Amino acid sequence: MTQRPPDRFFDAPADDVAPRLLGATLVSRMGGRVTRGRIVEVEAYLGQSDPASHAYRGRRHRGNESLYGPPGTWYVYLSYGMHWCANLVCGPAGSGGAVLLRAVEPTGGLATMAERRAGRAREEWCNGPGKLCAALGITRELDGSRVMASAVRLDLSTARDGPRAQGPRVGITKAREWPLRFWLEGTPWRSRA
DNA sequence: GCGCCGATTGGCT
DNA sequence: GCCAATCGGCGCC
Repeated sequence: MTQRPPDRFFDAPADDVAPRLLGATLVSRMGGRVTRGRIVEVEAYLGQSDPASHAYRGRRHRGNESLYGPPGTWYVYLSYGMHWCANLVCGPAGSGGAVLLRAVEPTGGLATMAERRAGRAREEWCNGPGKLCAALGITRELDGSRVMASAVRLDLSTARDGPRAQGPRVGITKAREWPLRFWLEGTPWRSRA
């Protein structure tokens, strides 16, 4: 059974929501198959005021319409023309803030994930934003839907107050040094970068 | 209209 | 460690 986040959970700014998502479980029904992953690494993007955010250049950048949807909306975009990346829109509404999912620990539907990530070691299934979307079957079809009414839901009952760490974001050129990347301390499942 | 670059990944030097 | 793959937005001609 999936435990809903409190109604206003995503109304807070992305840098406040991001650490609270650590440990929560994603339950995906994409492609008609159930897969699960526990969130171990995320990054906050602050919206219009953040030079690295897709909201920084305004509303029509990179097909980012859903970034301006209500908090709790999925924003899924195509990176480098081949990999999907999944974000959850945060508050305040209309700010363009969001949390990027960077790595999850595979916890369910392992046979399906193994198929989708054929030939790769289990540690490589979900340890990157594009990789976890591939393993969970996430594509643009999810973009714009509300998280708790969508094919990929969130179970906060596994979130914990365990040791968390925080550091610079990766893979970007602007505002790279802002300490908006969060992960579960000691997890072997986080991304390489 | 054209060329460049990105919140990435995987294969090869 | 380096680099190609691949595509849409943006800047500039």
